Amino acid sequence: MSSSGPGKRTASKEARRQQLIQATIQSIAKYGLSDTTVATVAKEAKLSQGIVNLHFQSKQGLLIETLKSVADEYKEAWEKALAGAGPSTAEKIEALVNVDFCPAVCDRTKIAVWFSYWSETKSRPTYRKLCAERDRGYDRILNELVQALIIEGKYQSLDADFITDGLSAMSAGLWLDLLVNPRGMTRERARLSCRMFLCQLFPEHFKAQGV
Amino acid sequence: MSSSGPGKRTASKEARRQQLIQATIQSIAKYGLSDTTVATVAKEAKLSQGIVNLHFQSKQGLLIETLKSVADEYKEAWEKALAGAGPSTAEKIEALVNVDFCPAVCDRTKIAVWFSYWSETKSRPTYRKLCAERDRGYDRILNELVQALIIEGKYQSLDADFITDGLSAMSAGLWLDLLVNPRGMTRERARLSCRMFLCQLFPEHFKAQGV
DNA sequence: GAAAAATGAATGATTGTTCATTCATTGCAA
DNA sequence: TTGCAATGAATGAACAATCATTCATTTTTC
Repeated sequence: MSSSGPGKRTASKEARRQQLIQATIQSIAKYGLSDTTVATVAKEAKLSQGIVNLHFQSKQGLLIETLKSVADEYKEAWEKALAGAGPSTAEKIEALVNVDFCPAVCDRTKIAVWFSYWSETKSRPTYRKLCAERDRGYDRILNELVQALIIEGKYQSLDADFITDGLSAMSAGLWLDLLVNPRGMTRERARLSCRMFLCQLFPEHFKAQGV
Repeated sequence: MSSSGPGKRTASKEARRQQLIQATIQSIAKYGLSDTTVATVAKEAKLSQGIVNLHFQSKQGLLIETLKSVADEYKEAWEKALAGAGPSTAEKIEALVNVDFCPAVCDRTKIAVWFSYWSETKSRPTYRKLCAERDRGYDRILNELVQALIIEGKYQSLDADFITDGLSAMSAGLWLDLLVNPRGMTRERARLSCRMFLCQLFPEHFKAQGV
């Protein structure tokens, strides 16, 4: 057996990096980004202090890789969902929206990470760039699908841009609700709020209480 | 002339506190919450280091008072807007939604502050409490108004809770867009996204492109 | 045994807090 | 009004604590 497995003393380089990134996510969720130190990360990973600088050059490097990791995971999730969705435009839109509320993506720990980085985009252009990349592809595809559905369904009075902005904003806002007020909001309630929006917009293509 | 004015060496206690809170808001917007130190706040306020501990017992005390200040300002804004709104239920709803996109409230500096604190609610119960109080009143009133409009307008198929959740989530999400992607989103576009939502929900009460 | 990985104590820089001192203002006395 | 304490706001250097980073040493793998 080669060098791998988290139990082993010496894991592969990539496995250690992943372990540290996961520990960083946990630390940010537990203590907040302000109070996340290399010590809290190392403790979370049950490793020594120096290891952060060994695998990433600096703490900042680790933080950036952590954001990349969460963003990549999100991108993979919606690309996969889109590929697995039914052939109709409406089904694709629904699949895309549902990803935001599936357990793998819509996890309070990860949401805490998203908002931590979003809150610092104004002062850290690197974060802004990485976060913007996340939305670029998603928003473009969602916009195209909405536009297509407007034409297909002859919903002439609708504006695709406003709908796209409103829909992805609603997703983000519901995430915030799940983060700040977890007792008052659930993934399923959040998903249904978005669905209701779609029902109102496209009554011919989205029926209440559908899957 | 008594003791006041920010230029004076000795300002009133309350004026100094307010000056430091404003400096904190600026610092959070400029450097992020992680990189906001008592030094950056003092520099922003053009005062000495020690003054933070003089007027607030600690840095943490200043941060809490800053959140309170922004939250109070927000509350006053929507209470005032509601009081000044027309008598109809629809007008009140619109007034409430418009507050979120008026220049005084929907300012990128203040939005950065909101998201900084939101991102740490999971680790700091005090922030969570203060942020929850912000929403308590607003959401309750919005929910009551939506419920009333559903009855008034005989929109029997609509669910007031989902609509309230979705609408305030959309506002928060559009704020995020304004923060992360200021070139791609404007206050006016954001406001119109929310309005379009209302037009779809309550076509008899909200017409496209209304004030 | 050599190379690589991991450790954890040491280091230096940063940051929050304290405190002796400075300075502007106010009230009082002449 | 003028001069003089008394008050307390503000300062900024000093201090103590925290934190990111380094590195000599140990441990593991091949």
